[in-house]
Amino acid sequence: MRRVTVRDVAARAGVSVSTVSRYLNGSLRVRPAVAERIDGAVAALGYRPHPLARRLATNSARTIGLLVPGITNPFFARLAEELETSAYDHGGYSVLLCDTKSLASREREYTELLSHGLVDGLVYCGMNPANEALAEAIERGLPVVLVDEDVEGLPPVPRVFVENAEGARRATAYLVSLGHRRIAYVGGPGELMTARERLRGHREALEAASIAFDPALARMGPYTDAFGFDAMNDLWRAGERPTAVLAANDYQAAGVMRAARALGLRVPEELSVVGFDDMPLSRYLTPALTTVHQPVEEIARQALDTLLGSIQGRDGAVMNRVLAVELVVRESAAPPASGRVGA
Amino acid sequence: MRRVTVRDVAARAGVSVSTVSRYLNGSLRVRPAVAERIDGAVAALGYRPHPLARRLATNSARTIGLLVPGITNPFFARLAEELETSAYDHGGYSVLLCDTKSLASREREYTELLSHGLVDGLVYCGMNPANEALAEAIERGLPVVLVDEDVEGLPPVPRVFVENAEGARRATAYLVSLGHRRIAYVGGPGELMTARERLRGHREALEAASIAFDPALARMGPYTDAFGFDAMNDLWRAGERPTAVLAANDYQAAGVMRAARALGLRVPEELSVVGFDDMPLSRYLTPALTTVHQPVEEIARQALDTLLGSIQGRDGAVMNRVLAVELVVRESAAPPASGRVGA
DNA sequence: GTGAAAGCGCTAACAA
DNA sequence: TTGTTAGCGCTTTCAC
Repeated sequence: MRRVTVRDVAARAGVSVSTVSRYLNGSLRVRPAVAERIDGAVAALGYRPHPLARRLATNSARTIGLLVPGITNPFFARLAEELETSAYDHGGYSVLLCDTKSLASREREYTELLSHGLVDGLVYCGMNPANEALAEAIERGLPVVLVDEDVEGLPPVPRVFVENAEGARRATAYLVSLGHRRIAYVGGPGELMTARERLRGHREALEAASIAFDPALARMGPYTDAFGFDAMNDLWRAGERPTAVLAANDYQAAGVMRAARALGLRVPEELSVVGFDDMPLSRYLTPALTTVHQPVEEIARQALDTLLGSIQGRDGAVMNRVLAVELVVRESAAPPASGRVGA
Repeated sequence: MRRVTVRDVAARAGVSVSTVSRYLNGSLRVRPAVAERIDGAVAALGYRPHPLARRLATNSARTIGLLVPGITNPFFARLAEELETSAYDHGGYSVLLCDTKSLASREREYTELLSHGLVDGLVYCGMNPANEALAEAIERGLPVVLVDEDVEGLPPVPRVFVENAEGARRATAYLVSLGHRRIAYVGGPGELMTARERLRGHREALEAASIAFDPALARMGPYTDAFGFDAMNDLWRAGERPTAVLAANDYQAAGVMRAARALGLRVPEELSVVGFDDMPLSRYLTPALTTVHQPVEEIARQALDTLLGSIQGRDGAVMNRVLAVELVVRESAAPPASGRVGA
């Protein structure tokens, strides 16, 4: 069963292929009789334009790439969902999913693959500080927007981040306002900008409260439940007894809570815990996790707008968008058990 | 900056385009001198084949579509991750993500879009019992494999399901073995095969234990936390006091637990709760949820194998694979408070 | 082994 | 308006 092409439609409608093409693309008003004949032929033959052929001819893939460290991370899943919806609504763009498993090698390979016509643009959420292929791709003209995490050594490229430092600042300030002074910090890996920024915010908030930052109360590592668990146990074993801990990620916070429970600590009565990201998970924890909310929809919208802007050659994209975060107070933080702490 | 094409490479290497093409695709051994010249030209020019052009010429998109009701559902996120990995490893296939938001309209539109050459095959996870466009697409020859949920009125097409009934059977039998006899059931919407099958398994297990199925103890609705919450409250308000509830989905189970807590019921001491799916969530609930595990990796692997099989024209795909599930016992179920129940 | 040329199915520049 | 025709960049017969 051969494929039905414009040619067949044209033949049946008794017009030329270009007329069919233009009529179907709406770039032409034909007279009613012709229109009717074309419509008839299309229906009779069951004609459908071949997307690949169209894309090759127009030099537009009508697809954007979404590169993420892991689609099972709810943050990226939400981002994917929102992006996909927006893309679909903005002229029927499709989304090619690239899951790198946080591997630098995959990030490179995918960037390579995408950068030669497969997609019209790329929303890039890296988990590694560098990507040579990305720099090249951007130089060659691939529209790219960086989301969430920074990449070094790139030509100027629009970025959409959130107020990482401010989020940690607020979370810490909140803990301070509750009366905590021994606040432990479980943070992300130092190579990541988000991790560094959140740490910075934490330290600034401590400073503002005239509390000295104590390195012995801080642990840095991967954004995982397991690391949070280990970090908390480690803290305790080392004789560091914070009354509160701020985790730079909800998975880590969940791990901290799990460890606290294992250590016989009641949350929030004996230990306050605050997270970061506001994953769905945080609502299901007991007690429900107080955490810093990321405006995922907004991130997705801004990223897509910016990307579509540069794809369509619209210039003057805002280069750095920094979106506001919000502290969501739930149940995992309370005043320290020992009552107020002396100055 | 014009794009570098095979032509440019051929010219620079002093050979014809067909030689370059064949050499690059490995379908030809050229003599060393020529090979070297071509390699040199490719490197010097920074040539990269245009994927779309190649796809048009070979009539193969090297992409598979993944249609899911929602990528934020961890089950589908996991499926996407596994599928993407397998596809990437199996000859560098990419995956086009289609999130339908459980909308029948989106399912149709996406099917339409994909079925005309955009992808070589489709992994279809529908949430609606019918899809005309899908039937047509299959008829026209699009390789499709149905996963998780069935669709009616389709030509013969391979399916990968799990033992839904058996899972519910085991969960119920487990509850019975603990001593429960008043077991409520919170199930999925009746249009879905998974929902019907799970209910069937539940009923069969009750029957096997000589317990009459009591419709007053059952509630059917969407696979959401909110519905679980409402169903549990409703059950209680109606004066139905089960000692255990089996939910057909972990979200629902989470909602049931939330409602139980709100009603002042301790889980599992006063109410046992068992879920279905084994989402990551279930591990974070307090108490950790006993639930039926779905073998996601296995599902993804089977689906991809089957799909790639039909894409490559390999015939004789197994039409119906039914994968085994497993009851994961955690902490949310225990013997009923009232001790043993008379026969 | 290598080259010329004809597509893949569509769009768009140019002519009529 | 409509038709003719030359691409988009690649693969692949078919001859040499």
